[in-house]
Amino acid sequence: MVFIRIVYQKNKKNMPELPDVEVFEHYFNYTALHKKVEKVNVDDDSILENISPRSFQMRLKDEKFKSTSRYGKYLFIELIRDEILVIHFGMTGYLKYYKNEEKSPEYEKLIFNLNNGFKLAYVCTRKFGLLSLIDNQQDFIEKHELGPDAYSDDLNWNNFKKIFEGRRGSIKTAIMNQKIIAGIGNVYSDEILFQAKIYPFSKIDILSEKELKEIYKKMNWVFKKAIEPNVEEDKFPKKFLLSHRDVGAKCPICGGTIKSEKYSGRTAYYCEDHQKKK
DNA sequence: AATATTGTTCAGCA
DNA sequence: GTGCTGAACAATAT
Repeated sequence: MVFIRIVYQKNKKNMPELPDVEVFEHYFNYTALHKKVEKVNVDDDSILENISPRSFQMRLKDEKFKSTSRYGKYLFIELIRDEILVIHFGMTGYLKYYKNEEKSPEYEKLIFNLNNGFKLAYVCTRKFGLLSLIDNQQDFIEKHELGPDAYSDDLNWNNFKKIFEGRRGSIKTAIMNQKIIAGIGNVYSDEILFQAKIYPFSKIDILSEKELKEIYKKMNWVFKKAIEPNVEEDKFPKKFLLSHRDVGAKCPICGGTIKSEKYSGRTAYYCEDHQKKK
């Protein structure tokens, strides 16, 4: 058996959005999946949602990780005794699997001690992430009113188009809204619109069907190209905006200049030359 | 030392 | 009710 190791490279500009969570899922599957939990250390209880550290530890003890799935920016891990572990990575969260004798990572908040001499740590410098135990994944998605997952076979072009019918806001705000479509954050919304050559604050109702379709196509392309190299930035396509997300940087598509604009506390980066205001 | 950073949630407004 | 905007929140790096 070949042991495939997926190393998640934590890089500054890469916040945990859909592609990152997808890679966390792969990482989890190659490391902790099917292992038994001997003990859980909760080193910071503020990342637990709706459950006490004590109860979390008791319910996880002697559990086994059965299967995983991702929806939007959430990772779901099914346990053998019917409960589901939910993980959200906030803006700085990630997973680290390492041998017992190795040093725990800095800002580690919670550790699963496994029965094979390894540990799986949930690391989160800023405490925006969360872990919880739930009974039903569908109920969780409905409770959080999440829109369709952005990178799923169910979201075909027709469904995508319907999501935006009758909406008035700007396109960037809409695709970042988890209730409209789940999985896209600030960085990847910029990336998708950059590739689709659309000005981020274009109002949805002025976009043509052709432009919307371009957004749909580029969205899938961007996710594919980010996930394939395990979101390692230096293996991204050369024309990705992600490594050039700085004011005054040179646009990797047209050679134009990268600008930024603040909107509702978020900073959008775009190329003023090939993402023209309409 | 002040500022920028993020996803989610929620109050307030049209 | 509905959809949208903007602010608050936490904690850190720079």
